[in-house]
Amino acid sequence: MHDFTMKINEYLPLREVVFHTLRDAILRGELEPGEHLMEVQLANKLGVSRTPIREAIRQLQTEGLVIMTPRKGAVVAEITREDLTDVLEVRITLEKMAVALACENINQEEIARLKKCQQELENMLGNEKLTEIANKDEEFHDIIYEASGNKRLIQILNNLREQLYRYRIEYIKDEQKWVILVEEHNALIVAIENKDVDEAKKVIRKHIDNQRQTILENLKIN
Amino acid sequence: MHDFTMKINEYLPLREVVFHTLRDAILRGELEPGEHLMEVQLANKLGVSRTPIREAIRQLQTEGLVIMTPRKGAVVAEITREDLTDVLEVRITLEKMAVALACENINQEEIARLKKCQQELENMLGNEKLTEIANKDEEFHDIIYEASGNKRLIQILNNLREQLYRYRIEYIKDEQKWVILVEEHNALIVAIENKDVDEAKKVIRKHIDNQRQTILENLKIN
DNA sequence: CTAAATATATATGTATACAAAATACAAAAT
DNA sequence: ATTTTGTATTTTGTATACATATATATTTAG
Repeated sequence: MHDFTMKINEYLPLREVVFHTLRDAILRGELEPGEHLMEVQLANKLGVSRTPIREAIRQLQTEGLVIMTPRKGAVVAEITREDLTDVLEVRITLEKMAVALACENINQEEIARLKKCQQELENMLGNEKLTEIANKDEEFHDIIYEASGNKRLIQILNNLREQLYRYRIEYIKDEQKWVILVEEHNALIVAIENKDVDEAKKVIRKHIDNQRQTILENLKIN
Repeated sequence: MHDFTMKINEYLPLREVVFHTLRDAILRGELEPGEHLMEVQLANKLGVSRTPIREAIRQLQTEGLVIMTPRKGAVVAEITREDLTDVLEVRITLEKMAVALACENINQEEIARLKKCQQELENMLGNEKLTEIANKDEEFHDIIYEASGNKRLIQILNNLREQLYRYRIEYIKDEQKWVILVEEHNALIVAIENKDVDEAKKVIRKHIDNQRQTILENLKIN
């Protein structure tokens, strides 16, 4: 029998399409920090009306990617060193919370997924494009988020990651750091499997700290 | 000479006005969880067009107060016991982070504000309306947030508080708990002034835990 | 030549119109 | 009686028009 549920829900509101288009453009740097987002111009460029553009821009605002001023419009958010430090500081705190909860709540199926993901990540190093590796690394952390069981925590962590999206490649670029990354992930798996909360927190703190250092080093902003 | 800067920036976009109106209506319970928000109906009721209504509803969505489904519309979010537990859990983590940072970064002026605020709070107990007391209590915590110096942390904590707004009166109602509240606040001031991070974390955890217990007790939801 | 003033253009804010999908409901079929 | 199907109505999605504020260019006063 055929699967009729397959093509269901293929619909995406234009505002969503526009949102993702603009978001990607910002993260790729095609729309530069400080650049003015003009509704009519974008509408013409994307072949839609102003309405979905406006709604997409508002969504971008809540993600922190653009700054809106009433009657002046929206500009691509400048990310300052201070902003990034703040975000990363909060992220460390919440990642520690996530692994602590994961130690308590993770099940066998999730542990298996974690190991499988880690194995795939190791196999990709040197063979795949950096973005693919970065995606796999994010997947690894996603599994831990999910295992925490706290939906609000997951939501906030996903949003924080969004802010760092522009820099996620940077810390994968350096091949010398791959071995450290792999080691830290493995240490994390062991700690979580043993329900060793303190160890897990220690490892994740180190892990994110490394990323922080790399991101801040590669930052060409004030 | 007259103050011409006074009436400057009096302008609020309609979407902001509508947003606050709808938000209050939800928090007051006039718009009940599960209730469908219909654009034309709200537009007629508030005497504006659909455009600002739509934009306000989207803002409410990002605050977690409504749930939107494409082509179906928006409903007031049901707050489940699980949601609340999740929010409060995250809040404890972030409040601990806030007091820890406050211990490091707070200055004399802020400590003075904290003490003044606490004094005002004590004077209000029994004399003022509960909402006024709740406001003053929020002000107390706001000073600590600010003293942390982490803007992202402040933003997230403010957003989490938003979610709990409906219940903030509950834990002020019980007069027997006032003495505990005052004690905890004072203990917090001492700990922060002494830069005693561990003690401050301990106190704030207890403080929020008490609120959590009261909120969950008073909860009439699943 | 500079700076204030004014006119012009451009952008956002808001309202409205039209299209398409979802829902409600009644009639028909089983 | 229950399900199905067709139709009317409601509702959201998107486009567009108009009003008003802001930015830009131009003119004019000093």
